[in-house]
Amino acid sequence: MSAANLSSPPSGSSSTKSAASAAAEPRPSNFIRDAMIEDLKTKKYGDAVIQTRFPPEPNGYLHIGHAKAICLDFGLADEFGGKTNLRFDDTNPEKEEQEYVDSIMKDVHWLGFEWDDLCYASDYFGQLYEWAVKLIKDGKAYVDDLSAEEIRQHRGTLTEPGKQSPYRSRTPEENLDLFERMRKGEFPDGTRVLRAKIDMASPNLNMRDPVMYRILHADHHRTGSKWCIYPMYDYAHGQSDSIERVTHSMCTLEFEDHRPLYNWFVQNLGIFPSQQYEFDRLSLTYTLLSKRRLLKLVQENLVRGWDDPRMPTLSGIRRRGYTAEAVRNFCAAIGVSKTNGTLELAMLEHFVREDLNKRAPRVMAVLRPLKVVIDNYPDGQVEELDAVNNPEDETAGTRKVPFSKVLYIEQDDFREEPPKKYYRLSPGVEVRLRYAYFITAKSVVKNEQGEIVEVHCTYDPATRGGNAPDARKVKSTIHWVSAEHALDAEVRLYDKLFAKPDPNDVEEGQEFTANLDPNSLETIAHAKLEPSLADAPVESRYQFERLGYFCVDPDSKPGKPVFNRTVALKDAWAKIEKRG
RNA sequence: UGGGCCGUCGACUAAUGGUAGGUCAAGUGCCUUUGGAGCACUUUGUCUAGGUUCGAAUCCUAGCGGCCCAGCCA
Repeated sequence: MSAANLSSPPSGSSSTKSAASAAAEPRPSNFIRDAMIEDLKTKKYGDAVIQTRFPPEPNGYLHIGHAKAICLDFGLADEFGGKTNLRFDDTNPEKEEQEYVDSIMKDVHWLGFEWDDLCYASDYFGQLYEWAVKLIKDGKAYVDDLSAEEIRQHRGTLTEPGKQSPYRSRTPEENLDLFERMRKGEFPDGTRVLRAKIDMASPNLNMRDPVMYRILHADHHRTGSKWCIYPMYDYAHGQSDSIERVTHSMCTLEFEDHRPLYNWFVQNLGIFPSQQYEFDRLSLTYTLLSKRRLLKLVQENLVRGWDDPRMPTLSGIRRRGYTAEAVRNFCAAIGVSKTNGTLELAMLEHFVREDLNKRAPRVMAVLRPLKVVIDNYPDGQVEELDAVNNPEDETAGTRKVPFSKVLYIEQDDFREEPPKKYYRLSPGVEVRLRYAYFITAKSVVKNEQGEIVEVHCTYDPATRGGNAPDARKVKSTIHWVSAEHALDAEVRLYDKLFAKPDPNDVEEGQEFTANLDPNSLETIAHAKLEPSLADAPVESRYQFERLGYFCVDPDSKPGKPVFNRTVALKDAWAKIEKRG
């Protein structure tokens, strides 16, 4: 492969490894791709292919921020014919669980990626231990008896250098003995650590003799009780990369300060020189992407679980109805850089609409029913009218929709006193019922509270199907459902989980939970759906015409489907109305 | 205030010393049996000040602003 070819990647990938690669489009340049092109050109790693890895810690569910990392790790490697491992960074047994491992694998697959090797940092515990022994023998690591608190005090501050531990000058023999006994479980948690001997005066705090191993008498989800000492991230991550011969190790910006340490271990161990590259973490308005905070929402039952459709987790947005392709397109479009910024949620929603617009069958559903009686329509008559399934996709075909004398329309679609620019049904106004007839509102029936409970209309039999033989026009088309044939359904309308663009923007003393939007979920118990939806399978997606995209929730029961609103359609009228 | 990183339309991101472009958002119009979709058009940007250069978003200097780092978390 020549450098010239590399500089303009093909628009489609020849690899069939990932579903995601099939839809690949020309991507804008970014600094990591540039580095790969350069490294291939200069044969930095000889003839080795690009090797990346996606390294989640199994201590929570993956979210949309991880999707960006996944698309980068897998996408970039795939683009250059390279490989990507899924590696669980499981060095902290106290926080990690098999449930998270399972969910992560499921989510990566759902996104459309297939890893080459499935790896665990815990698979390397033995090798890591041997390397620690080597560093001790080389006089580059020592066992420290200081307490956590004392270590902290010795570390110094941002502006003052640290002080050396009194245990820093132990001999390799003594360190070897102590480290061995740490491993054997002779010491309680927290009594000793193994530290790298680097520089207590470094302006980079990560280089001030960082802890490599701590004692933790805890069962590990994979290694059980085999170990009671566990490596720290900094001592495990780079070496794991090295073992897997990762060429380009991508991580987020906050690890920039760790790179010198990453390189220190590589150099002093003399192992495969993986190179770390840091990119900007994804931030989205009205969204929290912190595992700690998402965990809190779950644990305190502020949401229904990790897969609550309001959660930014991949399981949440999947349940909400987002498609993997939409998420991938989004990730490709937002690019990657070293700038810390916040993307507008609207950007994500755009890609969801764009994808669903192409694939979601159209269907009619009335969320807030208002009864309409067609006075001049024959009692008891039912017509089966033709409706097209997807105007964006001719192959989607047509279906029959029953029409009768009594219908439901949306309450929003009738106004007794229409405001300016309101084109929908109102007294004396003629509109089109989609795929049916032109109707004209004649009168209303109100209850004791003065609310409109029924609208009486007449229809023009000559407009069957929705066209007038005299070519007269109507200003609007509204959707409807035949009352007698309607399917009763629960519909869950989701909105942003948080009321503020920055959920962390709180008053003194308040927590981010104060910004939770109490209206983020509105449940409609009895929406009226066209009968074709009776057997819609879980996770199937539809466009409810003029309303938005909806998908079938797993809570659905036979005869009583539950639909989630994925995202509303863009609403020009709402905009006009809001402006006044 | 020590160190690291970063400043381009409202948001995100290109331009790799040579025309500041794309996407989202916003607005206008066209079209429409979804006030959807689509199409067309429009508005708005190189943090500041110096310097180098025929030419600077890009290189240099100095400011200013933002983010990250003092876990035996990752």
